[in-house]
Order: sequence, then structure tokens, then C-alpha cells
Amino acid sequence: MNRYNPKSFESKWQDEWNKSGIYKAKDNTSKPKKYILEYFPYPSGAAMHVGHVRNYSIGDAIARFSRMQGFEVLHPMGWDAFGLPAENYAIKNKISPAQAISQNTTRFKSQLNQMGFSYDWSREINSTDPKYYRWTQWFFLLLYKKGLAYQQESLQWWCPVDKTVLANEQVEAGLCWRCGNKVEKKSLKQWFFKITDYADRLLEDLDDINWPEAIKSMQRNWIGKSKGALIDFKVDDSDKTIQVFTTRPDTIYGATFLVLAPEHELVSSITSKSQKNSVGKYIKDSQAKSDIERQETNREKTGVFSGSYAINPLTGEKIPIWLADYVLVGYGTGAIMAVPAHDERDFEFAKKFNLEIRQVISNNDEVDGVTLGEGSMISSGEFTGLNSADAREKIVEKISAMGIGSEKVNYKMRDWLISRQRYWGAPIPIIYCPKDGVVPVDEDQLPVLLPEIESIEPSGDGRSPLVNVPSFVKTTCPKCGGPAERETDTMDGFACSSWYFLRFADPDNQTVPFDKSKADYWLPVDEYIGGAEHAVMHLLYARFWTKVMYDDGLINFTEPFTTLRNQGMILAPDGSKMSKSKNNTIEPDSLIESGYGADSIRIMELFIGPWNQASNWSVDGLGGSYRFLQRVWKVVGQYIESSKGNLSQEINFNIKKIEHKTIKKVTKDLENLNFNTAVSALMEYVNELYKINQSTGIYKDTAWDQAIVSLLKLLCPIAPHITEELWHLMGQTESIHLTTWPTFNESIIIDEVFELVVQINGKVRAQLSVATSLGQEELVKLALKDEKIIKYTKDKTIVKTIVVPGKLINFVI
RNA sequence: GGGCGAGUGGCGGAAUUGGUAUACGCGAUGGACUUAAAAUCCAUUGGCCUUUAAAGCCUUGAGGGUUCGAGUCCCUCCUCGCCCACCA
Repeated sequence: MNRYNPKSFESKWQDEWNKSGIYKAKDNTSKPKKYILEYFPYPSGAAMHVGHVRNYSIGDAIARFSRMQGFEVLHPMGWDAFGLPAENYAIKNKISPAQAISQNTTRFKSQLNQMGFSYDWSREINSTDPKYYRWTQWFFLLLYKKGLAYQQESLQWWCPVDKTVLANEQVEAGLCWRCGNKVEKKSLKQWFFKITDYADRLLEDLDDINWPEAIKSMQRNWIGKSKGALIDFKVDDSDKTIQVFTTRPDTIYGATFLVLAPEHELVSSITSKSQKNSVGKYIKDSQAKSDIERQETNREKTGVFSGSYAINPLTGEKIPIWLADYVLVGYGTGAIMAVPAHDERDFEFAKKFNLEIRQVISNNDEVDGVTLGEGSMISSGEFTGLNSADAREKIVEKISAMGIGSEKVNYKMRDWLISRQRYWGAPIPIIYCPKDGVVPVDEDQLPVLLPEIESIEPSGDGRSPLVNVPSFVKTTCPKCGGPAERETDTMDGFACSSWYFLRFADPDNQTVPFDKSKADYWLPVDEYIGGAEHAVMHLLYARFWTKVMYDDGLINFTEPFTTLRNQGMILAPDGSKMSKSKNNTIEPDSLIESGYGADSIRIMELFIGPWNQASNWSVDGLGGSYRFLQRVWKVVGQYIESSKGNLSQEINFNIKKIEHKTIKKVTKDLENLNFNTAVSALMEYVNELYKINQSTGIYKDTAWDQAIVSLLKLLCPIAPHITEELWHLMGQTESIHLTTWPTFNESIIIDEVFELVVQINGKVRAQLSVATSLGQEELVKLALKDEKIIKYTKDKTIVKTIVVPGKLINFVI
């Protein structure tokens, strides 16, 4: 037999698997189904590195294991290919985005193929294919029909580098999520999806899905639900009122001033003549501050007096109205009633500007003059003496009765801005008619094709380059037939990825986005595997669309991903993140080329540490994985080439026992996704087999037949090529990946003897090999006869004896 | 500041959930093979411990507690990582 040389057979099997289509998922079978999905990749210019490969190695191990356990498995792959990176790559390389995507998907696909992942490529999808984005546009129309897509002119996040608007979620600490540059505000009319209508359901349904707590809490935090009240404060000597949002209406007797955000719409009308200059200056200053600066915490409070007063509706007192940038225009009403005695920020502000601090709740948690939390009411008129939680309800009741306020639930989450002023996206299927206004494109006119054009760079005036394509823009109104113009904005790429998991159930359908019965069979996704970077964008949007589809009767489930797994990142050997810009990426291609082969890489990806923990890549470690497979090759090879020997019954049984123990361990580990310990169990197994055949010189006998079969089957979800090759060298003709998972027999595993640990006062003093059948008393007798134990126990009284059956005895002296 | 997670050999990590701490792998050291190297194979490899063996003691970030027995449970503290962050 030749030496283990993965190059000599890995690509052969990859071709064979593709040709025979063994990974094709069958619709509507009677088998239980499992839908295993890794986030569909973005085929950017940078190729896949070993960090990405880990994601797919995990998914593929689960998929292969599940197939062998009798599940009908859907394990598809596709391309999330609209959006800026492809567009920028195209501009840089002077090719069209379509060409760029085609090049990059070819590269990615060959990378995935040479790793031997078991995808059903017959279901491959590409979000930039008109056959796909036709349905993304169809969903836009669905949302529009349901009143969930609307246009609004307002201040938007604008990235001056990417020259497009961004959704709230896509701005991280004042920086663009893609390019990392500072964003600005720009007033524009844009398309939004009304995700806020689903805020409560998006929040509540988190309780029913099996997701990492970290991701759930990020989504909860992002939705940011809080219960409180809206209260109107009349402006003194004016007909204006200022509405504030507060979560603590119970503290209203301690509200000693109001604060408006500098951008609040009433600022100019309530500023007094004498304060005009300083207010104007303050507004200018705060605009000049970047959003990063404004978001810095522990920044000293700044503010300015407006010159006007409001009336506290319950105390009747005149209280000053201030402006300060610690109040954010986008949250609540952009105005607050300040209660410095019970809010740290208001307290800081009041201290700095010498405003009144009035305590109205008392408890034992006072720190430096601020009392947080609940307590009993003081100095609060008729509410004095109540506890604050009760007072909160009563005060809201009273305010409602007075007609100046009401209970209100508030959310941090904003609607999803989906317009993009860029070329490379799905066109928004809307037509503007001078007569009929905004008119949706008829469904049967979809797709609205993205035209192929020369210059795809943004127009420069804040509009998409499509404005310069008359053949695209000029159209007729579907209603009146008169001349009209198309919307030139394209859709956020996250729209495409909000439903792709459904298209895999029915990728070629030309009449509907997917057939309901197929979706009902395959969905929801059972295992969704990807990085944590999608926590609040993709994963929130996809949940939102799913609920919209459910409401429309298109599907019968409300959550798209039953179980979510966040794999740990693979870092560069020095612990830094791998990135093209740092030039420290390690790509699988070169590792395969240098002779390690795909299987070694796959083993390494899983063996390196727990699947959900970050690990540093190690080339030396890869060598260890390779040596392991080499030993597998050797053990199985010797078996294949030998003729049947004649081992003792005892050794035969011993081999069988190790085999069954390993089946049990590896099965349990794969069920729990403990890939690293599954690999180590297989290593131990191979080492044991190797030792036995070294010591006996016999490589084949009754027990060996099964031992080798089990070894290959247990290993094949992780190392599909070497196992397939050896399987066929053994004379098998069917693929090993179509076989069933081995089972174990508990009665074979049971040991007849075990190592009894004998402790004195909890310290191990002796180990005895004893028969499993012995009773507790016999064990104690045996232990007390041991020389070492006699040494420790003579002249002492044993106070207590603890016997753990099958494990240990502890004598307390 | 808030939330989540994690601290175990030279390194990545394991430990049936309270029962032999350091499995498995890497690295290192010594040896075999070789003209030599690589590869492969064999042996050793937590510390006290500078020859080995036996015996002993110590050891899971630090300190305390519960328990016959703690890496695992409880309390206090330290360090690191990630996410969120003036949300009224």
C-alpha cells in the first residue's frame, strides 16, 4: 500500500460526489428532515481563509453526521453578492460588478469544493441573479401592500465615503459598519421598512428559540423596550406644550427643570430674546461635534438655558427649560423632565448649572445625593407615603384624567432604512407618475432589471448612478399609462439575505418565491451556523420578514432559525484577527497544495478547541492532524493487505470493547458538537488499535473487521476523503457517506474489573484492580488489606468510610 | 458604567457535572534509522528535583467557606476577552 497522500485521491472523490449527487436533498420525504445552514458567504475579492473554513467544517460535520443518523438533510450553499464590496472591487479592477461576482464565486466555490463540503449544489442561489432578486422585489411589494414600506424625508445617516445612506443598525459608534469612516447626517427622502411594528413580537419570540444568550441580549438591547409615560408640560406665557417621555412618572414632583435636545423642533420658538445668542452658539457647537464625541461617556455635561419656563403640571411650579446634548433627539420625544435627585445624568447637570435638586423618593440606596430605584414617596402631595411603584400607576392615572399624558411604551429600535444610492443592488420596484404619484410596479412586470451600465460610480449629488440611465429611468405609469420615472435607489443588501433560507427550499420556482409545501417541509432552519457579527442586522431583519410572511399566510412558522450557533473565530498564529489588509490570512488552498490535504485542515479546524471558542491557527498543530490521518491510513492499510490471523478470544474481545466505547463517546460528542473531544477519542482509538497490531503482529481477525468499519464511519463526517478512499480500497462499492451510523452495545462496554481508588482523608493512597462484581463490604475488606493502606491506618481509628461504587473508597481517620 | 464569557503544564486544551487534575495534540529533550537532513518510529516530559528510583509534599488567577472529597458549589477580590454604552 502507498503512503498516505491526500493529493492522490481528494479531488477524485470531490468529482465523484458531485457527479453522483449523493448530497442532493429530496423534498417531502417521509424521513425526519434536518436543515443545516451556514450563512451564505459574500464572495468578495479576498478569498476564504481558514477562519471561514471553520464555519463550514462545523456545518458539514453536522450535516454528514445527521445524514448517517437517518435524517433527510438540506445543506445548501449560495452567494450573498449585492452590495458595496463587490461594487468597489469592480471599480478598482475596472470590471463590472457582475463580472467581479462571477470571478469571485468561481474562486469561492472551488475553495469550498476542494474542502469536500457536502453541499447540494443543485440548489445554489445567487442574490444578484434576476431570477432571485425578482422575488426580493416581490417581497418589497408585499411589504408595501401591507403598509410596511413607506417613504419619509428626515435626517439620515450618510456615509460620505460609501456615498450612501445607512440604516441605524449599520452605524456603529458613529462609524460606517462597512468602511469604518465617520458618518454624517443628511436630510433625504428614503424608503423604510416598518420593523418597529414588529418590535414586541421580535422581543417576545426570543424566549422560544435556542440561540446564544449573548445574541438574544444584544437583540433585546437593540429593540430597547421601556415602559413609561408621555407627559405634556405647558410652556409658561405661551400656547406651546413640550411633551416628554419618562420611565419614572412617579418622580414628577422632583422634576425641577426640562431639557430639550438641541435639535428639538420647539427650540427656536421657546428661546427668549436675551438667550438667542447663547442658544444659537450652543446649537452650532453641538452640531460641530462629531457623533463620536457626542457619544463619549463621562463627558462633562454641557447645556444652555432657553430663557423660557414650563409649568410642572402637578406642582404648578415654574421650572426652567434648558437645552443639552445629553438628550438625544432620536429617542423618546427628544425632551425630558429632569429629576436630578433620582437620575445620575440630571444630577450631574443640575450640579453644574446650579439647578434645584429635590428628593421625592426615599430608600437606603442613596449615593452622593442621588437615590436610584424604588422607594417610598416623600414631598409628593397626595402621593406621599405610597411606594413608588404604586405611585407610578396612580400618577399616570391622574395625568391621563387631566388630559395631559398617557402611558407609553417606547423602543430604541428605529425603522429599517433600505434605500441605497448605489448601483449594485436590487432596484426598488416603484414608479413615480406626475399624475398618480407613487405607484408600485405590477407583480407580473418583475423583475425590474438592473441595467448594465458603463459608469457605476455614485452620481455625486447623493443619488444613485441609475439617474443617468434614461432607458432605465423613463417608463410608463402602470396606472395611467402616461410617462413616468422609476425609483433609482436600490435595496439594502440585507433585504436579499432576509429570505434566502426560504429560497433554498425551492430554488428554481418561477411562479412564486417558494412553494409553500416545500417550505413547510424544510423550514425552519434547524441549525444555523455563523459568526456573531450578524447579531442585530441580518438576524433581526430575517426574523422580521419571517413574521411578515407568516402574517400573510406564506409560511406556517414565525421564527426562521430554531437553533443558532456562533462559531469561535480562528485568529492568526499571533492572536490577531486575520484580514487581507494585515496580510496575515492563511488560505486552505496553499495548505492543500503543500500536501496536508483537506481532511487534515478539517480535523484541525475542529480539534483546535471548542467549536464556539476563538483559537489561534497553528501550522504545527496541522502537522499533528496529518500524522493522525497517516496513522489511520497505516492501520487500515495493514488490515487491507493482511490475511486473516488468529488472535486470542481475549484480544478479539478487547478490540471489540474499545470499538464500542469509542462509538459511544464519538456519538455523544457529535450530538453535543464536542468536535475536539470526538477527534481526541478517535486518536486514542487509533493509537490503541495500532498498539495491538504492533504487539500481536496480526492486523486482521474477526474483531478487526468491525473495528475498521467503525473507525472509518466515525471519522467520515470530519474527514470525508480519506475514509471514502479506504472504504473503497476495502472493496466497498457504495459511498461511505451513504452508510448508517454505527451503534454500540452497552453490555460489551461494561468492564469486568476496574481500578479502585483508595483514599485516606481524600488523598489517593492506593489503586487496586478489582472485580466489578464485588459488593461494597468486600471492596472495603480488600482495601484494608492493601499494604499502603495498612501503613496509613495502623494505630488509627477509621471514623468514617465512604464507598462510591465502581470508583473509590475514602477512609476518614 | 452596564451585559455576557473566560482564567488549568512551555502552548492549544481535557476532566463522565462533586469522586485518580493535566486525556488528546503541539512543542521540547534523548534515542533508532540515515553519509546527512527531512520523514517515520521508540522513550521521557506539571513543580519542589541538577542522576535515577522509591517515597513525600505542592499545584487548576488570589484569598476564604461548604464537604469525607472542590478545577467543578458558595462568598470576596484580581486579570483578560467580546458586545453595548448619556436610552430619560
